[in-house]
Amino acid sequence: MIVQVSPDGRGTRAMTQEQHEATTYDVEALQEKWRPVWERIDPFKAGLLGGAEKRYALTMFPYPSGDLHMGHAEVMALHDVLARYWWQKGYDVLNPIGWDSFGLPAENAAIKRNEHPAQYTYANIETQAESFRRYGVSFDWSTRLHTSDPEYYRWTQWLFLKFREWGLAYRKNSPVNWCPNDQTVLANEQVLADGTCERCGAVVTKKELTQWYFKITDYAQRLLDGIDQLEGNWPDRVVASQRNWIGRSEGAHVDFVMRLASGEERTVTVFTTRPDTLAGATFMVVAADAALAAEVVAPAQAGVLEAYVEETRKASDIDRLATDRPKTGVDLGITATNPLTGEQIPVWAADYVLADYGTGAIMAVPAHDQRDREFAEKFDLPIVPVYDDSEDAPPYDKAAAVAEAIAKLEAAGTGQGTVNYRLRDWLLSRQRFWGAPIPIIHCETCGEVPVPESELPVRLPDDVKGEELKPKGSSPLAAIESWANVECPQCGGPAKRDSDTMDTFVDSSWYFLRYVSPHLDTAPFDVEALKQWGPVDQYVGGVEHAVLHLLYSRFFTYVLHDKGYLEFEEPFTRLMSQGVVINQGKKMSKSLGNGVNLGEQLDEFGVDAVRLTLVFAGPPEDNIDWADVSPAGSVRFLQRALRLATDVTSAPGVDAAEGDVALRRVTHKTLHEVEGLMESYRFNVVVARTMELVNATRKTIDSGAGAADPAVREAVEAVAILLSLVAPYTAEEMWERLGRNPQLDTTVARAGWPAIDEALLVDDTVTAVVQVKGKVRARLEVPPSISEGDLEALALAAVDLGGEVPKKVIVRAPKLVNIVV
RNA sequence: GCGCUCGUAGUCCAACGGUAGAGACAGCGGCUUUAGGUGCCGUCCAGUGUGGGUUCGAAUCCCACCGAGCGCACCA
Repeated sequence: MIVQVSPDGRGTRAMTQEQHEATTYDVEALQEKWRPVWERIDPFKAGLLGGAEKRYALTMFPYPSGDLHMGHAEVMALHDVLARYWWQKGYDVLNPIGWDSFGLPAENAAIKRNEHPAQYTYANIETQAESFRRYGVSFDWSTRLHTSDPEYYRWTQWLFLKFREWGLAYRKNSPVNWCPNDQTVLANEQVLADGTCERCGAVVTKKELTQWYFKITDYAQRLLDGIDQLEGNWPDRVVASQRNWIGRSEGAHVDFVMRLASGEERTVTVFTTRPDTLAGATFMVVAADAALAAEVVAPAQAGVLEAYVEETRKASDIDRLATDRPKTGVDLGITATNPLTGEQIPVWAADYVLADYGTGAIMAVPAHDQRDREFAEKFDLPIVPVYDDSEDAPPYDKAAAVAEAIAKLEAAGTGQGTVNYRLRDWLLSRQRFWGAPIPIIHCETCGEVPVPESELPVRLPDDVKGEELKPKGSSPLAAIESWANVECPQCGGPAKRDSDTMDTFVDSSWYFLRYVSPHLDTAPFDVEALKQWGPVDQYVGGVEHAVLHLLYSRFFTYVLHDKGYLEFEEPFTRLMSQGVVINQGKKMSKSLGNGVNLGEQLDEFGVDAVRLTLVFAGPPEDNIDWADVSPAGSVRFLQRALRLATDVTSAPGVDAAEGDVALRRVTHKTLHEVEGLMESYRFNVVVARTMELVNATRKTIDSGAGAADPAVREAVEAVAILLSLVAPYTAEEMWERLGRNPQLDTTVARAGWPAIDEALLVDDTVTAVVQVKGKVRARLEVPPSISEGDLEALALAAVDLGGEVPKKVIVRAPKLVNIVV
């Protein structure tokens, strides 16, 4: 059933009932009608409005796993509201799209189906691209990139080599997180708080391996300081997460001299945030699994330590999660000197001290630290208070005491003030196939040799499939001899390629820079173009990347800034983290059987209604419970809006100034208010205001000035433009029915934001509220320009104070008077 | 334990420190309709989690508590 426009263009009022019913719109037909038109006129190319102020709108690029789902639909709907608004406001908008197309699922699928990961990947990309086009997102398709294209990962490799050149990428042997299921190492950021793999949920273990790292710790302070300028522009919880993750803590390094069983002395530095309590340090604790413990242990205790380490290693993954676990540890059989008191204190090893935080050793102050106290009580170690911290004691000025203690340590040469971070370097090697190969060649003679720039990219072999991709504890690439064996670029001797690939977060740490010049083949990005387009003005994406992707991208941007490639330090000026779509109070999942299929929703209600529902459901950052919203209600609203366009009988270009003033006021006020709402992301309220305008227009047509009134045309055109942000198909159809797009060669999406007439934003009269002691007693209709004195006089005359004398009168002309008696 | 966010009609949500209700869902009643799961009109429902404080005036600002969600966590 196709929407009918009455042949004489006079609208539905003249129609019979049957004809009226026929105006029920067929969403499928609308979509099929307009999509080809948009594809033909390509209205969203960046640079179309060269010279206008730029806006860079970015949405986190998708991973190509199957088709789009409700989550994608939500982000894209929210993101597109803003991008389309910017177009309407006359900005030159860059709204790019690409795919984060390296990653494990494609590799696992390839093993299962006996094919190459590229097959699965690129097939899914095509499916998703088609869905995005149907969904009507205002992307500039000419920007399209895929991180798994050699043209892209060539530059990922190039950047890796640059980072190495700059001393920001290095290789070290260290215990790393190992996912036994995915058969690869993981970054700290990819291990969840419960010790499981962020991807697959398997319990992560530790493994000693030589791996590549990015030296993100060099940027810990910069990344922390930069957060200040994001505050207010990024969601609080993301800001808080990043601060937590970087985990700055101030304190001091204090040197303790250990006396080993051999009589040898060894200086061990500890980190403490409480150097003021040094006098109460009655023992030391070394992380049991740190090399230091084994090095200093007295021979008599070595066996006990070894057994303890073995035991804790077994239990660690499950038990470390329990914070109320009883303290365990072993005496190392040696002592150290407390540098302040000169006392000999025992040295223990325990698993409550972490090998990779601080220096892996602590001074224990049981009187003022809960954990140390538990340990001391269990093993009967002395507890010596440094100050009285009981309730009725005089307050203890901790900050001053700490500062004083640091000064003393520095004077004595036994320590100094320092800052410690929780952040660790970023482990980027992965023992998997479907990623950017690390462009390093290992030569027996020359060692690590970078692949010469002219030989980039180091391509993945494209003739392997299925079983050959199976992880074997080392990268599948290592087993492909024709690929792995090469000549050393330096000495020409036999050498092997580094067979690991890069964490896919490396790919996504710079893609937003590539978008300004996606086809450039002489550099990763066009420095000049980025001066024009960068940084991203608005980034929209899931809060699951609060730390990972957003921290890594910030790191890359800081580095590239420092090296002169970028003018800006922070990549994403504003960030919006949308909520998730849930159903019946729970996360959608197969096991719960509460999944909502996006395709089915689109088939049933249409693209516009689904988009409208998602935008209208609530504030963007709130979760949307699909059981609480009504796509059917959205369909009804869109029908009402569309019918308005059919009803309009005046000709395009008619002078609105001749029209009904009451409706004109609603129109102009709505447009004005929407501008403010857009600025603060209140997209749900934008929809509500549009609904009000539709309702007001309906009333004017049916029981007011009538369909021929020029103000009605003005209002309906405004509705079409407002709806073009959320419901592009319906808006476009309205525009055509309004006679504004007769050749089907333009789009309402680029019609431009209507000029707002300031004079129409003020009413003839406003309602002034008269309060007595804050309670409403009367309402007055007054001109908006009324003076405070006049309003006060009117107010005093309007209420009966029962003989009481006004003590004070607060006047806020023209809206309010409060009389205090 | 530390930190962040949020508690408003049956539900989802609005309300520059100034009339608690904009919009919607569900319900109810009418009109339209052969009928209705369409359309139109009307209507019920909260005093803002609790207790203090600031203010002429608090849903809004401050403090405490209760509840929910999230981040970090034997991090020294």
